[in-house]
Amino acid sequence: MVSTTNNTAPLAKKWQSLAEARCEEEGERLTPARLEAYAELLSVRKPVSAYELIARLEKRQGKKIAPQTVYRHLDFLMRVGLAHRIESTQSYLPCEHPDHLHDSPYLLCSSCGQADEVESAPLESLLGEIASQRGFRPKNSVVEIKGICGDCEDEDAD
Amino acid sequence: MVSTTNNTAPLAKKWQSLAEARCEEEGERLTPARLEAYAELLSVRKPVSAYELIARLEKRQGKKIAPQTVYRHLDFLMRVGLAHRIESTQSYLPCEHPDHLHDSPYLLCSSCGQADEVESAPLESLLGEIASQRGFRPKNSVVEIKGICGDCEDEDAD
DNA sequence: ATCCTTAATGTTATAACATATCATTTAAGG
DNA sequence: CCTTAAATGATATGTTATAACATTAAGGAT
Repeated sequence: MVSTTNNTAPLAKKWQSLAEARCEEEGERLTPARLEAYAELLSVRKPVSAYELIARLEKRQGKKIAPQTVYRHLDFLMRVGLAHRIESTQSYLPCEHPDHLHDSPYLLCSSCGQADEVESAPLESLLGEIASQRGFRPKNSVVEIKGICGDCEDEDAD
Repeated sequence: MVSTTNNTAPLAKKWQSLAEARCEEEGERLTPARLEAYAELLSVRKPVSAYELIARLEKRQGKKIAPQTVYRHLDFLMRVGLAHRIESTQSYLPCEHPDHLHDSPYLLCSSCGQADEVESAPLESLLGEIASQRGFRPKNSVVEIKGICGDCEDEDAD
């Protein structure tokens, strides 16, 4: 018989190694609970709210999880660069390029909910420039472009 | 005797005219309650949470105000372009350039809390470019650069 | 002026998001 | 093994935001 509780979302070796590497780099510990939260986050295709993540973990693990627990795990994941938060929707998702700490711009589709993480050196430098022109020392930035993704645009064009 | 309740924050003619112009433009009505919310928002020097705004209005007007009320007024102000929301702190502030509808980048000082609204054509076009390169049709965007403003930097440099 | 319709407001309740605090357990290093 | 710091458990509460429905006010048509 296959147990349906106390399961962890399947986590490709690739991501597990990346997680270990990030923790090594940042001097943080990758505990089982943290790994489970990460695996669950990876198993979702869109940004999820903290409470959605709680519900998913509870369902998979068959036990109650306090909000604190998940918020702590999310804080950890963001701290080591394995997850990001979408500010305009208060939701969370795995980082798509977790090789180093960074903020990144997102394209957020209001039709399908997809979040597309973008890398743009010109944008990074322009943001830095805007700040320094105004005597402002930037620490980090939030860039969220909301609109309609190509796939949804195509679907509507019938 | 000067009444201390049922007062409205003093609102310069300039802003009142601007508010009227924006409502005209957008086909919306500028009611007394909406104007009071706007005046109160203008009287604060930093972004305020909805509940802070409620507290201020209650104090000034000497009566209870339901959250709905203020949220509706804030929605109205943002709809006509008289206010913006800071996503990363869930707070609200008057638009500094309310001549037309627009989103704008902010420089947010984590030391003093000041929010500096920035206009940058290069940024607008770069954001549009990033989106269209990826087949994404942008509708609006959030840009929030967090860091330390010049004034706070100077103070620390002693 | 009166009626009609829609927008705005009032009111109550509740949902959704997030953190404080303190007790307990776990794991890494001496 | 023992100490100590990090992580987790558990409970409570704070903060932000919306749902739903009743009532009032404003603007247009006749």
